[in-house]
Amino acid sequence: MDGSIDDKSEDSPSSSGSSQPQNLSTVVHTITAVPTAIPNQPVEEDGEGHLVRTDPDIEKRREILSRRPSYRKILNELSSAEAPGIAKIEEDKEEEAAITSIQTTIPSYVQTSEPTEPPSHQLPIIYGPPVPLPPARMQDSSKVRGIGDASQDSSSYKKVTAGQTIQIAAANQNELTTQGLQTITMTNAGQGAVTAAAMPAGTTIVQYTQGDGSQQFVTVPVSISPAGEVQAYQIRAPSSLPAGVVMATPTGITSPQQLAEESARKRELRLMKNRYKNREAARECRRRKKEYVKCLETRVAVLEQQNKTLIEELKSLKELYCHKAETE
DNA sequence: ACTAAGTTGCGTCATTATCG
DNA sequence: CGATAATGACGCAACTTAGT
Repeated sequence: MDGSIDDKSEDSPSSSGSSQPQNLSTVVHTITAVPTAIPNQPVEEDGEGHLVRTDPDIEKRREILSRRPSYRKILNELSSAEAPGIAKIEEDKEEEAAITSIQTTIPSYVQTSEPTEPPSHQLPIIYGPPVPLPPARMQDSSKVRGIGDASQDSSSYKKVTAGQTIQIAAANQNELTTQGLQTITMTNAGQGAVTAAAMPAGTTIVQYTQGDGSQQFVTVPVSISPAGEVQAYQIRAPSSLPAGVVMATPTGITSPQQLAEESARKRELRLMKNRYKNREAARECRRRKKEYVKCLETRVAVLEQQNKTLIEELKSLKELYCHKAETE
C-alpha cells in the first residue's frame, strides 16, 4: 500500500530482506570486493571494474522486490539462507496450536468462534468481547461489540420505541434458553456506559443475561423512523452460527434511504465478522514484524563485524605488500 | 508533583497478496 | 475468482521520560 516498504528503493533494509536475503551480503562484498565469501553466486566485472553479482533472473527478483514483502516469508528466507541459529517463524499449525491454548486460558470476555467448545452455560460471542472490559488498559468502547448476521427465517418480532428498554422472551425456548439465554435487554445507542461515542450510527446494543447471571452484549444495527420507532428486527439464534449468537435482521425496507442504510448495515456486519480475526492477525503481524526487525538488527551487527574484519585484513595485506615492495 | 513530548501496543479499516 | 490472510496507516490510550 501507500508508504509500504515496497515503495522504497531496492537497497532499503526491508526490500533487501524481502525475498532476497543475499542483497545485504552483496552490498558488503561489493564494497570490500571480496566476492569469494558469497557462496554459489557467480561474480563478474562490470564495465567499470567493479565486481558485481550476476543474477540469472534479475527481472524476476525486481518483480518480487516491487511487491509488498511478507515478514513471515522474509524471515523464513533469511533463516534458511543464513545460519540455522536464526529461529524461523513457526508454521501455521504451531501458531494455531498456540492460539488454541491461549484461548483455553483467556478470560470469558474473549470468547471466540473457534472450535473450542464453550461450557454449555456460556454464550459465545463472536468477534467481540462483552463487558466487563479487560482492566489492563481502558478499552475503546468500539471494542464492545458482538456479531449480527442477516439471513434465515423468522421467529419473533418486536417493535420498540427509541429510548425504550425492552425485554424479549425467546419465542422458541429450545432456541435460546437451552443455551443459557434468559433475558434480552435492548437499549438505544448513546445510553449507558457501554454505548459510548464510538458506537456507529444506526446501531444499538443488545444486552442479554446468561444463565449464570453474567451479561453479554451484541451490537445490532437499527434504523429509527422519524416517529421514533425502531424498525422491526428479528432477534434469534440462527442455526448457521455457533450456539448462543444472537442476530437481528431488518424487515420492510423500501425507501432509497433505507436501502442506503441497509447497505451500510451490511458493510458494518461484514466488518464485524472480520474484526475478531483481523485483531488476531494484526497481533501476529506485529509479532512477526518485531521478530523480523530483530533479525535484521542481528544481521547488521554481524555484517558490521565482518566488515571490520575485512578492513583490518585489507590493511594488513596492504602493509605487507608495501613492506615487500620496499625490500625489493 | 505536574506536564508535555515521545514511545509502545492495540484495534480497526482499507488494500494487497495468497490460496483453493 | 472469491475468500481469507497479511500488512500499512491511522487514531487512541497507557506508559515513560525529561524538563520545570
